[in-house]
Amino acid sequence: MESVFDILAEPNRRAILGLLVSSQQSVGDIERQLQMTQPTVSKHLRVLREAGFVESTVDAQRRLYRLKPEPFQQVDAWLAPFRRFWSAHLDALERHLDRMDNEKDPSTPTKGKTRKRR
Amino acid sequence: MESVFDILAEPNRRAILGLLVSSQQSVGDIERQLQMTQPTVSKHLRVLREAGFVESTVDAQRRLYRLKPEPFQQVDAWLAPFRRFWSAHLDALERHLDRMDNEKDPSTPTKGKTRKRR
DNA sequence: CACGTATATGTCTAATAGGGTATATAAAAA
DNA sequence: TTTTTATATACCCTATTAGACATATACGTG
Repeated sequence: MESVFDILAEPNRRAILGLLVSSQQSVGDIERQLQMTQPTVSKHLRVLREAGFVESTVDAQRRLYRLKPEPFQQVDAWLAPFRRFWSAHLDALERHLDRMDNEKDPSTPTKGKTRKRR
Repeated sequence: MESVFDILAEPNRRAILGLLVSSQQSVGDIERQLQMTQPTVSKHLRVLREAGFVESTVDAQRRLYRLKPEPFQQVDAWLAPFRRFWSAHLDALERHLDRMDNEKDPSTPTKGKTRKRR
């Protein structure tokens, strides 16, 4: 259970994170919404907490869990080099689509950038 | 081994992907650079191929492996909602830093946006 | 054809993780 | 103080997975 990816590999954990993105939740809240047993929720929360994905505060008997940003940023950082790679692919796709457009209407010059970029 | 995250959970597989981001590589190339046994490399490549992370072409006895973009885009898409969340946190951090600046020089009005956005 | 090279696959094993049930802890409510 | 509510943890069991080693397959070369 080293990397952030190990943590995210577990579907229930991803589900929990998905819940927490809207607002903080107690263990019981999560338990009900995801239909998991309470010990299972607690265990996953423990893993998430130790990996820095979530933190908790005490509210009487409840613990309120909320997201922490760092590990997500790690994933994003890991993705960066590949993002460069795949946007190259998207550009190729665009050029391909442009070419198809031009084949339908050959009068249009192939000056590029006819499609809008994101 | 359902989701893209299961695939990425394995460190050797991430290493392989890291190699392939620069250019395509044969199994032997990967084996040498990562110091893994050949069967191990082949098995991980199989997993990666079946998950759509890589594809291969035949070059005599060699197989050349290269990246495919789709699964990376999936990860990026999964990250999107959380990205909104963590950029909110970055904004909060910025506000905090601005406030610290202002405490050093209280004459500066707290009109915000004194730091440049990315 | 025999041999070397490159890759894939099969088998076995050890390690690990996740779920279930029971139980411990702690705080609120009666 | 007893009981109830909320959460954490311990223990056991099972399934999955990665790696090592052996072997199969396929192509090229002498």
